[in-house]
Amino acid sequence: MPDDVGTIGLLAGLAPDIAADLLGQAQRRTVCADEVLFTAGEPARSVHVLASGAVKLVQTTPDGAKVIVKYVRPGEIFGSPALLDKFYPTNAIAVTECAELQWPSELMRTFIERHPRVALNVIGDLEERLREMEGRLRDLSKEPVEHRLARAILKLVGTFGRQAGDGVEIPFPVGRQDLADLIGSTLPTVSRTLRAWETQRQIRRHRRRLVIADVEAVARVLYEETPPEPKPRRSHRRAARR
Amino acid sequence: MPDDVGTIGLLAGLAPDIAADLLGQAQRRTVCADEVLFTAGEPARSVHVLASGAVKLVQTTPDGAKVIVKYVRPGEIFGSPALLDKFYPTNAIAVTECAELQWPSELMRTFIERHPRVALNVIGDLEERLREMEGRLRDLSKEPVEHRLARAILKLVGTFGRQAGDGVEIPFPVGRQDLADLIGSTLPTVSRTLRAWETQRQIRRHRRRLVIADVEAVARVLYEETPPEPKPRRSHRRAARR
DNA sequence: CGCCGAGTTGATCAGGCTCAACAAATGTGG
DNA sequence: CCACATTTGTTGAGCCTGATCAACTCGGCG
Repeated sequence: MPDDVGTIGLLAGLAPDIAADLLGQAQRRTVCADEVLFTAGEPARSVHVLASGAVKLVQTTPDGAKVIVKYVRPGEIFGSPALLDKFYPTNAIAVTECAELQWPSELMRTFIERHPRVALNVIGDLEERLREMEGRLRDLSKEPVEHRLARAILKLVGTFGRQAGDGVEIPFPVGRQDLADLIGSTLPTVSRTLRAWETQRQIRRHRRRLVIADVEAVARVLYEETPPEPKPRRSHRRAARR
Repeated sequence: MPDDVGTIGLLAGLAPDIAADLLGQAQRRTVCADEVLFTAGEPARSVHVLASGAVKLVQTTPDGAKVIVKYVRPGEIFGSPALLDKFYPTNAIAVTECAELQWPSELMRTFIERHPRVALNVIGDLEERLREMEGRLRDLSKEPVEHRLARAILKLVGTFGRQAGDGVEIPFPVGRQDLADLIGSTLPTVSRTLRAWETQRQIRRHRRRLVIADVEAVARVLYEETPPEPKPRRSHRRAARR
């Protein structure tokens, strides 16, 4: 499988030879779907960059509830706690066959010593993730399931979507339970909502994968007040307060 | 007001003279309670460290809903998007009179160039915030309001609590609405819960401030199954699924 | 062909949000 | 120092979203 790294965030702004040097020191590893890259609580010994495929970062609470913290896309950094010799805070699970690059934390630190730009790149990545989390926090407290689901799907489309015949395909299996864990809901609820969209031909399923036939229609869910409903009952959007 | 910075995370691990150098280049600014340090969307021109007091980072959605992303404590870094010449993602509002240090982004970057350790410190800080957000995300999707509230209060106690006569005091005003914005709930709900605890003498209010009389009792909320309820109905905790 | 995990769907129910009116606390000006 | 204005908190009633429980179906796979 070829690496389909668009741009590796970690290498941004480095002189080509420097970037090559850093790349040269990476350990490359390929794993197959569902394999675990690292587990929560384990000491973080290296910084990772996904080269191809997709990885999900999952937190599991002691009582068994799961939260999908993030889907990692090629080029992204993950496992950065290694830089500080901390522990991985989440489990990383491959959702497709994928390839990753690893740098032992010690090595990465000395490299940063010489090329601080790399540190800035890490900071940029973390900053972006923080923004993302802030957004999800907001959604989770103020948005109804339907919107959160639409947003989650749109995000997947934007990040991993591949043009596929009529529609955009998410190129790895995403189950109802996965979506539920992603938006903080439950399988039955997600199933119902998705089913509705399926019958409206906005989405479809093709061999375990999610296909979004009409991306705009899904996006529209976020804006419409309650048009698909014939009965004129009031909107239930959480209200503002000033 | 004296700076009550325990340890400035940004300076961790630096030689004393280097740390002094960096400190020397900071701009110091004091603001009074409720003053705005920066606003969301504004270009981030400097990296901030809180020297004393407390600051809240608040996101406001277009429809007026608010989310308190974080309470910043003395010594913490905030406004780090400046390093990448981004925009501030949140509003920063002083909740007490406070003092902050600022470094123009350009200056901070060149300093990092010379002392990459500073970048690692920033990374550490971001990493910690990311952990915090992950935790809140989990709570928000799986925990009932009562637990989230208890956790939020315990966190405030741990971060800002001051011993005060009988109990621990949060040394700045925290309204019901603030707590609601912090845990993703609403004022009436928070009020009810807090009222219950107040009558059980676990917490109290003293001139706009929150006083936790019995911290352990609040912590116990997180573990008890439903003991205050005489009727033996089953627990309603969100269940696991494997 | 029958098993198994994943998805569907119905019924039920409650946590907590909404609305709304009232009470308390804080602040202001006289 | 008191009366009023304003903000903040309290409390009740009703109702809706979405969780829970549970039974059934479907699609692959051995």
